[in-house]
Amino acid sequence: MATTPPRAERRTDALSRDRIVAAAVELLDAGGEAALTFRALATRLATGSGAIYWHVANKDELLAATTDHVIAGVVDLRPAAGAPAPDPRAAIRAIGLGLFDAIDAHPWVGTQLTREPWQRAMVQVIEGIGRQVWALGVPERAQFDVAMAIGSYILGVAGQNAANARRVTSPAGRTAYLEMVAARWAELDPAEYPFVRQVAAVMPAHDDREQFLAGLDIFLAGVAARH
Amino acid sequence: MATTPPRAERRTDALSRDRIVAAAVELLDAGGEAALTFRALATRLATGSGAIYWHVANKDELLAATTDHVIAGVVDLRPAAGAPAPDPRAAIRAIGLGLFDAIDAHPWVGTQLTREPWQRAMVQVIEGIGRQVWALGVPERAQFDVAMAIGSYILGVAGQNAANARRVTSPAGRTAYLEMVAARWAELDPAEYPFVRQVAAVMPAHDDREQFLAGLDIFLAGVAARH
DNA sequence: ACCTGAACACCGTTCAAGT
DNA sequence: ACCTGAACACCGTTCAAGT
Repeated sequence: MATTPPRAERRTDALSRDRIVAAAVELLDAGGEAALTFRALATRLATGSGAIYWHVANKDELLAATTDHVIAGVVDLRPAAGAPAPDPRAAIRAIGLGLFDAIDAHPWVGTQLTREPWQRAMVQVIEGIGRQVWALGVPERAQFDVAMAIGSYILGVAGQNAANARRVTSPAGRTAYLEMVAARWAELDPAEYPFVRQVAAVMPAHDDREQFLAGLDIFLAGVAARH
Repeated sequence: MATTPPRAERRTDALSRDRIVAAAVELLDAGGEAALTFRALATRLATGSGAIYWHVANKDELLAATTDHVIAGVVDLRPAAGAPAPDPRAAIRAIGLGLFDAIDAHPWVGTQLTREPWQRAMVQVIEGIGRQVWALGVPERAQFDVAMAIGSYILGVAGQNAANARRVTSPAGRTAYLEMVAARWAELDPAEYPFVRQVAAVMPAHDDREQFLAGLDIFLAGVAARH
């Protein structure tokens, strides 16, 4: 006698970890960290809030999963097979810019990246950079330090830029905000803040992306000088 | 014999912003971000939760104030009057190590630093570093970029290290945790994670502080090479 | 002015009960 | 197995009422 097969068919709109993560990313993009609640998520997925816990352990895991989802779409660990990158420095700049732009588009990622240690997203960043550090000819015992340093720099800028991106959305709003900050800097005590006061004049005009790249280039120059 | 006060639980001091911030730092140090609630704070200060709002606008402002309080104790903006630092590189290392140690001791600071853009704490870091960048002889138009880059690196390491420090408290626990992470790395797909797999062997033995300094030195070498 | 603490409008998470 | 949604134990914040 034939055994009755288990009910393999599912509702086309069945809940899944992937659908939950995708919906969570949409909520985070639309309204920031505060907009991601299990109730809002359940409403958007037309289910009960408890159902989400069948696919995801808790909110921390959900946030880690959304972060990994965004980063995985940026750091491509499967480059053109065999052929090594022609220019490791250009490859590192590309990874950095990809992460910068991704975190600018999804500011909540900037904070999430430093919540869980050795998170999957962080490992992907280190892998992507580490290969290029390898290609740069850095001696083996220094490779870990160099890759971590570049990764930390990128995540540091990302976190700071995310704070800015959360605060202002339009380019006009950005200019107005930076001018307000610069005006505040210009009023600081000259004895205590000589450098910041001087920098206040050029700060509103600076381009975050250019500044990020400038710092990355300094770093790469240091790697070239020391190894 | 003196009579005891009628209400023993009543606090003797008046509430103040400073006392609130100090108590908040204690709660954060003892139990992390989750331990800081207005109810817990009110209990510790022997007052009602609403009283805190007379001195502090909301929780975001309170968190910014606690972060500023810790950072202000680390970055000294009033060095020996007149005499410039004999070695700007050593001064930058000292600032970096001071921040590294402070954030290791108060891990919650690591995340808070990237929540508010151009926060007072961030401005203090930029000022402390910027003066030394000045002393290094970096041309004026590059000074802002260089100071921001070093600051971003320091805050990036801080955030990552804070995540680690939150996770493990004892040195033994740290070793066990790193070995667990390294074992997970060693099991990654060799085609997708060749670098991380190779690095897994040396990762558990690395010293976070040394690695931080190594990265900072690469950065300083880059500044020397380019300016 | 400064403080009190109950009340309000939320949370994340659990779990008996359903399919 | 997967889902529902009420219930629980919390939150941050407000505000009429007190000193």
